[in-house]
Amino acid sequence: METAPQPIHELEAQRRANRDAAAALGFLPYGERVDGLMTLAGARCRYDEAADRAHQEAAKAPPPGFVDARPTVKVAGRVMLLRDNGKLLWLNLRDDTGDLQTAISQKDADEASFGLAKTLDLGDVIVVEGRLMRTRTGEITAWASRVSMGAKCLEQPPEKHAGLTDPELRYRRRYVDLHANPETMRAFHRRSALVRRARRWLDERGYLEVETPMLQVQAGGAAARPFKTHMNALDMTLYMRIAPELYLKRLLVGGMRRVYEINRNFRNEGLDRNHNPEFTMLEAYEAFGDVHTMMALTEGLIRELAREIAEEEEQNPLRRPRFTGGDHFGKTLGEVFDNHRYYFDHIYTLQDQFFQSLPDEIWRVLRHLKDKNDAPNFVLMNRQEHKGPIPLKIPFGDLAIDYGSPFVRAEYGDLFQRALGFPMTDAARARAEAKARGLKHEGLDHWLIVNELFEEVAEPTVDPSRPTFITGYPSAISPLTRPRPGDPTLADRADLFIGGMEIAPHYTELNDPDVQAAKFREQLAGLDEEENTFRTFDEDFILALKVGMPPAGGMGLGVDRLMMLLTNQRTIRDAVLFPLMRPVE
RNA sequence: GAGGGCGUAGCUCAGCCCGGUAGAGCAGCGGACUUUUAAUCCGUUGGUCGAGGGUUCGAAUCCCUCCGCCCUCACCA
Repeated sequence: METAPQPIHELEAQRRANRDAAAALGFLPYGERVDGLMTLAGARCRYDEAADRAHQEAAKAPPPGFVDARPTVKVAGRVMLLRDNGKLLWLNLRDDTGDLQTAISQKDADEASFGLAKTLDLGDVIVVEGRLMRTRTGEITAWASRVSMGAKCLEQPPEKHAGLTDPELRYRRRYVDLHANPETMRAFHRRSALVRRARRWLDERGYLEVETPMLQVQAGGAAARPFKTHMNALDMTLYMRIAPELYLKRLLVGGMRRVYEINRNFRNEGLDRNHNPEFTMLEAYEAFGDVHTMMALTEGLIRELAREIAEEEEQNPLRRPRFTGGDHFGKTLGEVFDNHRYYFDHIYTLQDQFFQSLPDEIWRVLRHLKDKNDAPNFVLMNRQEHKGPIPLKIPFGDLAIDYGSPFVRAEYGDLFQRALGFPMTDAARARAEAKARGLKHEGLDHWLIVNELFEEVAEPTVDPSRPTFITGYPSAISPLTRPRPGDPTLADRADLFIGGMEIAPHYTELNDPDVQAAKFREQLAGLDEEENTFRTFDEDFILALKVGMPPAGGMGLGVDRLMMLLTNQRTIRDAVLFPLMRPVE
């Protein structure tokens, strides 16, 4: 369907006129390939104080044969602020590493560049080449010699102080949110860094990253309602996966000892601050491990990720001062800095306060490297050895969550007894209690009633600021978990709760094909008609178990929720780049 | 699914209680300015008040329906 041409808004018309003006000066309004660009943060850190001072002295009384040694930079960024002083324009550029001020002077820029500068609008993406200097007020500035277009912006950007605050617009137009609100950019950079760290953590421990089907003939491995779709070629119904579990276990049967997958699951359920219909899950399985192996793995991983975050905070004793300058030779620098007790990791944005507080020792090494290569563009940080208990608290809303202390372990049955005042095996009292509290109980199995009570009464007694493993779930509600040898009513399953959210279940996996088949049948027997349409007996999985799956531990970590916790976002929509929204019109 | 709140200029918001033809800041437009940084100074444009209906001489404002978003609760292995 052809969209009727909309009348062009006055503000857009003015920008189109400015675009034409730029084109008339010979510029491509939508730019072209540019080599040798550096990031704004990378450019900023190349500022050379001595060269700048020498240049200033020379301006008063030029010594014979003076050579301007101020570094030249070539950068690209979006114009966030623009102050036009007539013959001198000040622009604040932004990219995803930070901001950099640029000055375009009629005297020092070429004529076309200055002409172009006069056509610029807020929001335009431009390329600037110039010398690095510091202004009277101390701002590091790229003093332009040449300017060209990256991309004309035909839309009015958000207000310059308040930014884009309307949550609906932030989610619907994330591309505006990302450049208008640096905090958003920072949160998603962090998410990326944390996922990268998680992968490395698992890789270092011998886990193999795999990809298993997202389109499945039957949606197994969890009990959620799936999204249904149709495949034309084979004229068959397919389901978007609700969990990768049954495929990852098939890989254990195949002989992979340690596997993990970080990928999307889809659940056709409600959406709220903790649920998006598609969400990222990290599932890991380890042959010859059990629930305890996996709990240790998760605890170690989450603590490491928390440390990553905490180290960015200046107040934390674990913080690593960091500075930028040369992403392409990071490894070499890593070696150099390891020898100097400094630890090289990923690329981080330069922070002024860190930069200025760097010890001389680092500066010496930096200067040395700078002599060897004129274009440093790396990020470094030092990791101080820390003795004693790790103070590692990360804010989440009103809470300060303690990731440094050992995670709490609490038995499901003990929590139940403490909160309810009677043992969970007491069926009569459980039913009476559920009825008294107005909970679902009619026609429910004893263990389902117990779980209703548990979630209502016992779960809230867990301290949300202390990550807690709840262990020993009833076997009846854990169909893929091995029952405890000493007490088959309980399963070797542990759910990790942080900040009141369920973050990750852990299991000693059920690998007896007969017991598994019986549990499937039992589960299917209790289904209503609607559920029966998408929940079926997975024959092939049982067949796989009959080939022999080694004993194993497994876990599934909700990545989005973990990101919420570590980046202090109260809703999953702030942890996901493009959360699902109802379409407008 | 239930309850509550919100929707006014490109953006951030006032006006709504108590009805009288629409306001501010930023941005935009014209002008001045070569060290500004929320630049400043002078002048100025801009709105189907989410959509539809009702009450009224008259509705951004009161009432109803619908749409979108947010919050709380419910549902959710």
